[in-house]
Amino acid sequence: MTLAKVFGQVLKQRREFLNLSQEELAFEAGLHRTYISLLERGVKSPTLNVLFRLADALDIPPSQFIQEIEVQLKTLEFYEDSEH
Amino acid sequence: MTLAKVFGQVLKQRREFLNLSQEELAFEAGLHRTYISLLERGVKSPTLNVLFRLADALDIPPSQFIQEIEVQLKTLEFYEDSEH
DNA sequence: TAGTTTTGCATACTATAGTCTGAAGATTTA
DNA sequence: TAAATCTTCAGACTATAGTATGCAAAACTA
Repeated sequence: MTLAKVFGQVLKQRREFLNLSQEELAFEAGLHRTYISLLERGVKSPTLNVLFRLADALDIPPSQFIQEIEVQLKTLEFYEDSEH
Repeated sequence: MTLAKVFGQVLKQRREFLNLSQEELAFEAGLHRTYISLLERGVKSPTLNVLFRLADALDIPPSQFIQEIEVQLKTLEFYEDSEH
């Protein structure tokens, strides 16, 4: 599991929680529709600027966004190389 | 003051606190010497991957790194468009 | 103040982030 | 089940992240 994929999961989860479409989020953050899709699937990885713009659009502090990624990475770390 | 510049300030401050040269930090993070210089001067902006690698090399959680940037941005926001 | 280490900077280059269009697939809702 | 909305995907493109080399300037140190 790559960092980009974990980022994508957290992004998608937060977007859906707010009932936003990828296009609406893209508009709010000043990004392109298809790029949100690429991010959520972990195909591409964001820059610092994009991180801050997305966090702003998702109404969450960038640091909290990152922290959720850390938590997710830690739990994955715990299970990696195991059967579960 | 751009986001990249604030990032650069926080990066440099933390690096100097640990008494690391740019070259030593670059080695630890698996990045190039001159790129650290570019980051610290705010010429370039890091990706998510680089943020995590730098935070790891600087022995600080990525989320805390980001939080310091937020704090710095908030204080700048307070003084922006004023004389001080 | 000479020597050593560190940083800034110019230039050229490679890799990847981010845009844009359009169309096909999938999901929701009427 | 038809239509409307949403997402995926492909391909071509532009912008910028990140590497690499070398040298000059600046900052430490003896």
